[in-house]
Formats: sequence, structure tokens, C-alpha cells
Amino acid sequence: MATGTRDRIIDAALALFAERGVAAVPVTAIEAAAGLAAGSGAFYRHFRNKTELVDALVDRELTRARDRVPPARDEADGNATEVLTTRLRGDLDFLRELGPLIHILVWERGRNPELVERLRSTVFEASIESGMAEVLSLAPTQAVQEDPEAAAQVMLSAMVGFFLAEEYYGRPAGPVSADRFARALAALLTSEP
Amino acid sequence: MATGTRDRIIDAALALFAERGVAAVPVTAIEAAAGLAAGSGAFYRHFRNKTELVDALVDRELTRARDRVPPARDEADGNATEVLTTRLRGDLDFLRELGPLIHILVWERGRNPELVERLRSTVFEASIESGMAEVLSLAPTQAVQEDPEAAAQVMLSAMVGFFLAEEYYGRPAGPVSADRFARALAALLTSEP
DNA sequence: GTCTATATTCGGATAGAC
DNA sequence: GTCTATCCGAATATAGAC
Repeated sequence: MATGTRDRIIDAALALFAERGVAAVPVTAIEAAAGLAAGSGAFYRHFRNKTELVDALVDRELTRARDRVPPARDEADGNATEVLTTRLRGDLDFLRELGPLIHILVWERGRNPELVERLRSTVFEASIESGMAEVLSLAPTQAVQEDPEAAAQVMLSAMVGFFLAEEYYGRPAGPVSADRFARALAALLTSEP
Repeated sequence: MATGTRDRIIDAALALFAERGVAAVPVTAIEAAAGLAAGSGAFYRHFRNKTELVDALVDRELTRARDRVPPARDEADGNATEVLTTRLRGDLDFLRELGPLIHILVWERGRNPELVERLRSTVFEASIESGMAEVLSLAPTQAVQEDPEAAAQVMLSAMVGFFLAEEYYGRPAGPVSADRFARALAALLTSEP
């Protein structure tokens, strides 16, 4: 049950941090959400302090993100635009899974630079790289081939921007649904002169 | 000098909030940064409390953003891709000016829903609308014409995503500079089948 | 309007019983 | 491992002199 409590604390903290921010969540609130008595020091039997909890939490979630199996691709359907649209929708779902971690990054930036750097090098650079391969194989248009790396970053940036707008404003932020958005982005990437 | 101090407090708070987050900045630090004695209650002669300061600050910055004169356009140079590239670089500079306000939005979300809604309806919707007009006049390609609203949101999302990556990771986040990014996005939007 | 000083509340963290 | 009780430091906010 010892390890069980530790994980329950991490789960509770993840939800609270994503919602309110790390600094704004007192340890007492974490204890309460984890089923411990608020104000008892029970938390401190599992973590030296709040900082150590954040580190452990990020470790766990980053590992989960890395080990996530990409969903199987239906390679055999439709034209390039359709295939890319489907992939982009899947990527948006992945971003949503990553959401809490992203929010914590946002709140911890400045206070925890090496956390930020880990996320950047682990997730961001890998996304650019795989995005570049994806876009080159599915949308080898002239605009893409001129600078595939930049095209991949446009794709990634658009996805992240849309996701964040959806998260920070009540969803949907604008008149465009996730479906329409993915389709428009795919169409732009695959439109051949 | 009374109003002068009030504005100095807002200036100081804007910088501190953008850097560390609202919750993490004590009133004493704002006083110090505004040239008042830290720990003196001098702050409270100008604002009832920190919440009221945040409201006043957002009011001021939102008004500034609304009243900002868009930089004059050199209408007469180059092809559509070049013109759009230049515009996008200008928009990125505008986003950088808006940066502190965006960071505060990010930190206050959840604690201050009507602030978020004001920013969404004031800035976000206006950006979609003007972006749609822009993209239709400069890049009336087939992909854009099929769903101009979605294309505008792709453009806006990509800009915001790039800007945030630049801000939250040390700049530049990836191997792609702002110039390369703007050019690639413009090329994608204007590439005609 | 700004200062010194202070009352108060709250969050972080520890001690020791069970 | 979790509880009750408690200490300490930091942050909000006020009182009253200048």
C-alpha cells in the first residue's frame, strides 16, 4: 500500500497542478485529494518536499509519453490528404493526453529550467524529426521540399497552437472544429502546384 | 505623482507576472520593483489588493493592444509569397509585444475565467477575422478557398504555436528561425495547384 | 503618499503517538 | 504509514507616525 499511496499522490497532484498551477496548490490540498488527512504531514513520508514530487511526476509522465505506442495506421485508405488528416487527428489526441504535462511545463518555466529542457529535447525535437519524415513521405509538394524542416515545424506549431487555444479558452476557441482544422492543415500541406 | 506611482506599479507587476506568474509574485516584490519600500503597505494606497491590480493591468494592456496601429504595409513589393512572409513576420512581432499579456492569461486561466473570455473575444476572434481577409486576398489558392476560416485558423495557430515554443523553450526552440518559419508558412498558404 | 511596525492568516515542514 | 499537534517562515493587509 506504500507505493500505492505514492502513486495516488502523483495522480492527485497531476490533476491539481494542471488545473491550478504548481505554486497555487498547497501540500494540504494534495493530501486531501489523495485521500490523506489534510494538514497531516503524511505527504512527507513519500516525498521530501513539493519540488521532489514535481520531479517524480514529470519523470513518470515523460516516460509514459515516450513509451506510448503510436496507434496503428490504416495505410491503405484514400489519398494523401485523407491519410494526413487522419494522422493529424491522432496527433491531436496525443497532445490532449500530454496536456497536463504541458500545462505543468508552462507553469514551471523559469522556476525549473532543466525540466523545460528535458521536455524540449525529448518531445519537441523528436516531434520535428518524425513530423519531417511524415510530411516528406505523405506530402512531398514543392513548398514542403524547399524546406522540409520548416514545414514540419509549421505543422507542429499549428497543432500545438490549436491544442492550446482549445485548452485555454473553453473549447472550441473559434468557429473551427478539430476535424475542420486537421483537414485544412492537411490540405495546405498536400496541395501540389 | 500619484498616478505616476500607480502606473509604475502596473509596469513592474507586468514584467514580474510575465516572468514568474501572478501567484508567485508577492506584493512586497512589486513594491520593491516599483521603487517603493518592500513590505510597506504603500501598494495598498493604489490598489485594494492583488486581484484588483491584475484587473487594472489587463484592462490597460488590452486597450493598448486594441489601439495599436498596424504597421504600414509596403503593398508594392514582390509576389504573394513575399508579401505574406513580410506580414507574418510583422504579426510575430505583434505577438511578442502581446507576450506578457498572454503569459498572464495562461497563469490566470481557471482563476479568472472572464479575463480569459475577454481576451478570446477581443483578440482571438478579431485575429481569425482579419486573418481570413488577409489570406483570401493574398493567397486565394484552392486549399484556402475550400475553407477560408479554417485556413485562417491554421495560420493563426501556427503563429501562436511558434511564438509560444520560442517563449517557453529558450529561443530558438528548434532548428528553424523566425524568418524560415514565416517563409515556410507563407509558401504553404500560397502554393497553387 | 510613503514610511515603520505589526496583526493575521496560511502554507511548508517536523515531532511523536498510535 | 497515518494521525494530531505544532513550529516556523512568508505573504496579505492594516494602523498610525511623518
